[in-house]
Amino acid sequence: MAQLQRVGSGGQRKEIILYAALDLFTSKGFFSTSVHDIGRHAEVSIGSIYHHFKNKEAIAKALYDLLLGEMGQQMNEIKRAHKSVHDRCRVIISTLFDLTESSPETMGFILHARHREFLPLEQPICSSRPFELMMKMVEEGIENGEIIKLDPVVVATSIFGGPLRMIHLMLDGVIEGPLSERFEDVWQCAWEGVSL
Amino acid sequence: MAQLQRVGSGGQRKEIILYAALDLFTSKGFFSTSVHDIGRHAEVSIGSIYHHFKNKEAIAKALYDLLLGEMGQQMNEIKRAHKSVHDRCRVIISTLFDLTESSPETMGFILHARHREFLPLEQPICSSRPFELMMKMVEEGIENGEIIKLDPVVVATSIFGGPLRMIHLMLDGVIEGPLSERFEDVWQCAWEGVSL
DNA sequence: GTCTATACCTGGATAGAC
DNA sequence: GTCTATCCAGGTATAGAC
Repeated sequence: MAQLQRVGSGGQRKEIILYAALDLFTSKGFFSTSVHDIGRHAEVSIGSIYHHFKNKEAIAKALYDLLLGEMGQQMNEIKRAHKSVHDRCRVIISTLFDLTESSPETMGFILHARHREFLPLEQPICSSRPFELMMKMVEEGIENGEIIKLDPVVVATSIFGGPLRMIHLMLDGVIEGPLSERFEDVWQCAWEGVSL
Repeated sequence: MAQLQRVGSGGQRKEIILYAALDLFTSKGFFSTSVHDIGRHAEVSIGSIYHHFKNKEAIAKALYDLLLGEMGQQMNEIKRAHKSVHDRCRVIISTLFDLTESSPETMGFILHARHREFLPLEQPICSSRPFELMMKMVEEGIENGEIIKLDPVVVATSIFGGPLRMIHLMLDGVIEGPLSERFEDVWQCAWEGVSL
């Protein structure tokens, strides 16, 4: 994040604005963040912001696309690197845990930004590429007999629901200690429920 | 909801306002709902609203307390009616599924109202009575050997995480059909992961 | 591309009659 | 307790100089 602010060309003002917005959106919330706030935090004038983005909503949208795109890429890599559905899901969850700890703002924004409230036109996150990828994996696992033969939606929620809830608790400050400590147990419970 | 609007004494203006707010908050979101909107929707003047509530936030807070209180009561009843942790958790989830279908606004408000954004002073939902009750149950189950011996937080998220995610998908319109159809499978997966 | 200054308006909240 | 009328702050977005 910080390393994006290298001076020089001044070409990446857009990124600076974006990451300032991310900070504020996740700490104060979208509606309690004014464009003036973003300008101050990014040390950029309002005029500049409106030069790069049509309006406040467009900032959120750009952020959303950026973050979800990155996540999608990561999941593709995971898919390439691992063959069994077991390993893929396991690594995905582990990666999500890591992301939550290394960049809670990112995770928070993606997860409970309440997209539908300030991105009304946006499909819910579940129609996004990462979500589709997860579903695809689960379906594969059902076909090849690795996973219990049930409605894929049920299976997917069973595998990822527990870990995601854990992440929520973490972001809300309900849990202390590092997530990674609990990873093995969480994964155990999640997988036990759907494996054959 | 509608039946609360019986005329006569005019004593329950407060409830009328509350449920009008609930409708709007869940459909348009807290920040996109103006107090004027609430007044129109409840067919009540602004002055009247401000007579009953200190400010807009107080409306949300009152709603939150009301709804969570009701839910807490329901869970207490479940606890009285069922003895094994297995049955208690099962019935709780089933009840949550029913509530989601009979009153999605209520469920939506409680679940992803993003309390922290418009109720900044409010503890996250996880510090609420219903959540505490769930944790208590899980702990009991661990003690009496009904449930796998792990960190109670891990167990709780494993049991309720999947079902809750399912409810989210439902509220976001990702799933069609009734939740109740999927209940048995969802429950199966959730319990399988933590039972001994 | 970036800045400052400003127009404009929505919406939260109050005053005061009834 | 309920209403109407009004005030006023804050915030989005634009204009126009540099």
